[in-house]
Amino acid sequence: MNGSPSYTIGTPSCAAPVGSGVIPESRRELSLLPVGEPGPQLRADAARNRARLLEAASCMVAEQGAANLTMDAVAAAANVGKGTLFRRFGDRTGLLLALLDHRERQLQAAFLTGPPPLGPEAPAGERLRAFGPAVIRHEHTHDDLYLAARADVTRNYTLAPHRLRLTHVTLLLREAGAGGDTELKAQVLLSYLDPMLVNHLLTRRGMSLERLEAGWYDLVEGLAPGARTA
Amino acid sequence: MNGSPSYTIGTPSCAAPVGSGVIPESRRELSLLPVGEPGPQLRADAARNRARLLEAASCMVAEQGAANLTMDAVAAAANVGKGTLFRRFGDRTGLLLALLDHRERQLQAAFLTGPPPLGPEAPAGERLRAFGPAVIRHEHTHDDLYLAARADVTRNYTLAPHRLRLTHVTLLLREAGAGGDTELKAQVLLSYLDPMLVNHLLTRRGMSLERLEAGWYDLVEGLAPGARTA
DNA sequence: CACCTAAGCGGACCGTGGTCCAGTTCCCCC
DNA sequence: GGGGGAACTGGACCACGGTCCGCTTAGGTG
Repeated sequence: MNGSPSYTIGTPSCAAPVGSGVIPESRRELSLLPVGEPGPQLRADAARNRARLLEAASCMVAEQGAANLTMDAVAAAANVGKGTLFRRFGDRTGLLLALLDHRERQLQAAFLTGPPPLGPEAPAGERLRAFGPAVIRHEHTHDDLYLAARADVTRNYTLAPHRLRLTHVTLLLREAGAGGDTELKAQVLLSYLDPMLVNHLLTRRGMSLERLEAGWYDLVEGLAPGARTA
Repeated sequence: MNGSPSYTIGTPSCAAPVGSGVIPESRRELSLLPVGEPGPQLRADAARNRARLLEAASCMVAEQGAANLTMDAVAAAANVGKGTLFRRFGDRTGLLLALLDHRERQLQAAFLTGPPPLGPEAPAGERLRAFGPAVIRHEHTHDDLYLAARADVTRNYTLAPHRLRLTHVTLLLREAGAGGDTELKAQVLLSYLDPMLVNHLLTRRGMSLERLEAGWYDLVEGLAPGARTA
């Protein structure tokens, strides 16, 4: 409560929960790769600063919630100039997305290469059914970050993770024998998994996870009848 | 290009396309009424200023797009203090929503009391089918405003228009004989009509209105089989 | 090892959304 | 008609996101 204007988080104690894999800046989101692959590797100092920024940001999110994260504070806590922060991540949303990235990768690994019923060894219908609950629970555990990143609404549908989910679901639908406009059906299914919607239904409306999951199974059955047995 | 800092829109020529019906400020969005009813009427000068602000804002949106609307400019153009503007509408999103309000009312009138197949004289299945295209086209014609207002993601689901649509669709679903979790099904249907999604599919993905409408019919058929004939 | 250049860096600066509070205006009640 | 108090007004003020541009440094080249 003294006169000093900005709060300092001097070398916070929490460990950096973010891999040091090099993720590129702003516009690389358009990549088609699973999430956003390294690209041209950064100069040594740039990489170091990037890691520091991510660590600081991650720590501050854990402490005060994603909504209260300010760019100034992150830059200050990482002992790095604001310009550097913006150069690396483009904007606030970019930073949040970078924080989300490694968690996103875990989910992607689960449904691309993991064990059944999510992974490729299960029949398409089963995988489709399992996909919804997996995403719902994933988003539920990271919801403040998803919500904060979602603030930039215009970016949602062009993001790599979304596009990956879209093709994944579209393929599963076809494989499961769903007819009609499978791409649009996939969009519907993904809309049901929108972090905002999930959060609203769980938190604001007080619905249970089980109810949401049952809703997903209903939806799958409606859009791809008999998929379970395909 | 001279030194004067802020652009002045001195008494713009376009007519005010917004009814002078008194709409309350920020928090009244929680109302359950069709949109957001008058409530306690404003003091004479407040009402006058409100109208001036709406007229100025509406005009500026028409001229330079909703995305470029700044609160300072609106207040200046209406010859009103910034504090007044914020007191009346709460925040930028509130102002945008107020602009959207009367257009929203038109749509609501169409599906609550209008002629078939949207209005109450048609069978539920028909109304449900007709609802989607009506909303899609409505949103498409006002999309920049919807997109700008949508920037505040956290508010979407608690807004009166959304809640009205939700109960409307839920009732139609039940009436049409859809079983299961009708409320959740209604949420799915409404998700499909999200302005962001509609805009993305139409603009970015280049889908046609017809395709989106066909997708809606598919969806209705999947969630309420045989509704058409109910 | 010295140089050169492109990449990286940082913090002053700006515009905008949003807050605050002292002064003013309206309207109800006497 | 006049007095009292609540509601409204307005613009100075603040915080935050984002930009800009001159300086620094990494790291390749002869």
